[in-house]
Amino acid sequence: MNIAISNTSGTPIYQQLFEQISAQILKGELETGYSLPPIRQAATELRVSIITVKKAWEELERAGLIYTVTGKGCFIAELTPDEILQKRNDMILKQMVLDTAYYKSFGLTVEEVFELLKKVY
Amino acid sequence: MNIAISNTSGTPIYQQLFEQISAQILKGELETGYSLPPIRQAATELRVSIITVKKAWEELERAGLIYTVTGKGCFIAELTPDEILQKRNDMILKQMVLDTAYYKSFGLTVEEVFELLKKVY
DNA sequence: AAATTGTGTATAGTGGATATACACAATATA
DNA sequence: TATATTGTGTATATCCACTATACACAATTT
Repeated sequence: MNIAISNTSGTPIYQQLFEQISAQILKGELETGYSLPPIRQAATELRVSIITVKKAWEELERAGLIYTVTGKGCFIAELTPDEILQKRNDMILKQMVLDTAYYKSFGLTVEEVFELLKKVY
Repeated sequence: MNIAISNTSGTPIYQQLFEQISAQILKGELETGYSLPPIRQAATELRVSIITVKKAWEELERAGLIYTVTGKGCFIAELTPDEILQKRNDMILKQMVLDTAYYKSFGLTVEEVFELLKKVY
């Protein structure tokens, strides 16, 4: 559980949890089959509500990144490297469509976006 | 007033107004010195509250894109082409820092971002 | 003086996010 | 079997951003 919660970012806590754990899973930092902490324990550690943790876990399951077994716990989904790459790109692309809509609305060409991107990446 | 308001996007209305008008100004679609509609008229046309329009106009003024004169109205700021380009890049870069933070958290290299970007742009 | 426009304030409804608490279901373990 | 652990579901409540209506005030124009 290496999570950093920001109370000033405006991003809901449950989404912060979802994004950070997603990234960790898709970067292979959490072993497949390994279990996530119980929601109660996670809630206590992170000092947030159980509902908040539950919401994040639900999103992770909906994304196919974990699976839950009532009475046992939540476990990292067993994914092949190809599946991991696929899911990672899907998540990035989904967000990128929204991001680029903003750039396009200002009339930027893809070349201009590349130029600006180099400065901040 | 060529504005499209979405009630399902999750983006606050005042921000949608701000972004769309910002884009129009920075794309040169609104002549400098030309006046924006009075907030009451805009609110009626767009079927939103005066407060919502006011909020958007305030953000536009804070961004230096318009200036207001009590009793007269709100007018497009008179900017040089260089200033327009500068402000446009500032706005894009500000957003891009947030966008790329997300990409980075998934471990993507700048080359991978370019590859995915080409697909959606 | 009247109309127009921007500013400010008061009041209120709605919904999302968050939190606490409790009951129930499934699993593991002694 | 009994107990503990864990996930699920529900009820209740608080907080805050967003949005809306309404009214009073200030500055400008006509």
